[in-house]
Amino acid sequence: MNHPEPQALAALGDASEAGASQSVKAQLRLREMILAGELAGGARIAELPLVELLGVSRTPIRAALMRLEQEGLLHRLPSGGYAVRTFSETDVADAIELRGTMEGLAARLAAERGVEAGVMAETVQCLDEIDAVLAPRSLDDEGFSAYVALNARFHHLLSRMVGSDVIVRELDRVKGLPFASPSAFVVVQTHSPAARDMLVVAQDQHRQVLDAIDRREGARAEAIMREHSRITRRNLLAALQASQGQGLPGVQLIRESA
Amino acid sequence: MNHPEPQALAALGDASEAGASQSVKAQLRLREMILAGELAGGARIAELPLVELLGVSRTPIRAALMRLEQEGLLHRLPSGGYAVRTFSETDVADAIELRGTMEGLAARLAAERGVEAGVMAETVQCLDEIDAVLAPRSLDDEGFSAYVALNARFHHLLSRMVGSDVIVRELDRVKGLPFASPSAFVVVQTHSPAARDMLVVAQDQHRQVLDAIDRREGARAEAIMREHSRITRRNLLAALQASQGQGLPGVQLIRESA
DNA sequence: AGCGGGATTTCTGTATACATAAGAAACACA
DNA sequence: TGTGTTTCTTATGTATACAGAAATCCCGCT
Repeated sequence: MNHPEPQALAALGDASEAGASQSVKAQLRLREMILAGELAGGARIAELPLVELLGVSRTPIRAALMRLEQEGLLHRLPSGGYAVRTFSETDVADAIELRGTMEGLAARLAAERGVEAGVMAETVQCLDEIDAVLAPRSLDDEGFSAYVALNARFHHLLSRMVGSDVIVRELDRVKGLPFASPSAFVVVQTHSPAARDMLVVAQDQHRQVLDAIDRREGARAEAIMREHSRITRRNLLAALQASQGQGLPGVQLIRESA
Repeated sequence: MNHPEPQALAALGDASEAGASQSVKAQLRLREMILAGELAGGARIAELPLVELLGVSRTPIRAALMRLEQEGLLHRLPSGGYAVRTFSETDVADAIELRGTMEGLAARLAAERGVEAGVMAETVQCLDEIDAVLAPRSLDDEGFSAYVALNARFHHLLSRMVGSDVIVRELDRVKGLPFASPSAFVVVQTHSPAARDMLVVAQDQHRQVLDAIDRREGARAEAIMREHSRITRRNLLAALQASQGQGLPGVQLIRESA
């Protein structure tokens, strides 16, 4: 950077990955702020305030805003500039349905074409680790965190099974849509006895889809992944109706209107 | 712009939409150049040469490159900068399959939820216009162009039937992937007697999917759209095997390796 | 008091300057 | 002659300056 100032990066929470570029830092911090509700849904985002807030110049901020627009968290205003995007419940449900459909496609293609041995081995190990996490009768926060990480890993491996960069790329993109991630709303009902049971059901679907892929049963694999995504949908409805997800990142982006 | 110079925009072909911003102009022109093969597949894209080539400064060029990366035509190099992306035949086939799957989802959701009357009326009119285009026994270039435009309109209307911005947005994105567009490869076999027949088949599928949506037959609507996308796949294979598509925009981005 | 118009302020889009890091080329050495 | 090293060029990332365009605000008018 031009100025030798160590800089007002103290404003950055923990998102300040040391080696990252200013653009990436700004992107991470902005996403964090949006999901945390520090920037109200629908509100216009001006660049200048972000300059002093993030301690970087307009150029990397501009880049970060463009990326966040592509990511779906912002939308361009007709007059220029960006605003925080809001989502109807239908939008969220559709995003989840879309993710399920695409994962169904991935599972079917993997079944039809066969899976490279290395990826398959990784996946089996991933599922074994999930089993280990679910072994105790009840889960603490740490257990849920571990599940979330392993679950994300499984879903990523599933897209990799197809061996197509296009599939991985587009699926990753849809999973980046707010709430459409496979692990979205997993933590909603933590500490409830039903919470672990839901994960057990999900894990069984993981096992079954892998079995279907292994047996080259494409239609079955596809159907399982579609149904699997509906767990996320159920969790979503539970989170919204009970207003339990107050602390959940991004809930305030869901607007009431249909 | 800062400089009052009317500028070296003469270099721009016809892509110079008068009112467009410099960023958009650069984006259009760059996409054109990539698809026309003026920038070799895999080649690194430097910004400075583009400054004098496009007659705009680095800032809008940078914005255009970022957008084209999100669009899927470029990929970031680990060391920074961009390179023209190349696609395997599998990538292209997968992109088409993905598009068909997503359009199948859109058709199913439209059938399940019902379609707003205005959109439905527009769609019917669109199909009527396609019928009119296909009426003559053989089609000239103008007829094919008209079909391509109307076909794109139909597919856009199909995504709008769901009434979900998320679906429209993501589907538009996938259709932006090279070769995945519904009209990709339509023109391959122009002037061949079989060319019109293929469009007739496609138009019949258009009619049938609309009928299925109207009757609330979701599964049927979905199946038709999936099969419909396979026409594009067939055209792709024909274009590649016969090397007929020499003039087609973007073919040189398809690399030989699996 | 409500509304329209003009001035002012602020914002975005664009151009450009600078610094660091990557890449290339030239050179020395084995 | 091939390879390792050093220097130099060039490209990218970032900061900043400037101009046109919104948006806002204030004032005058009805």
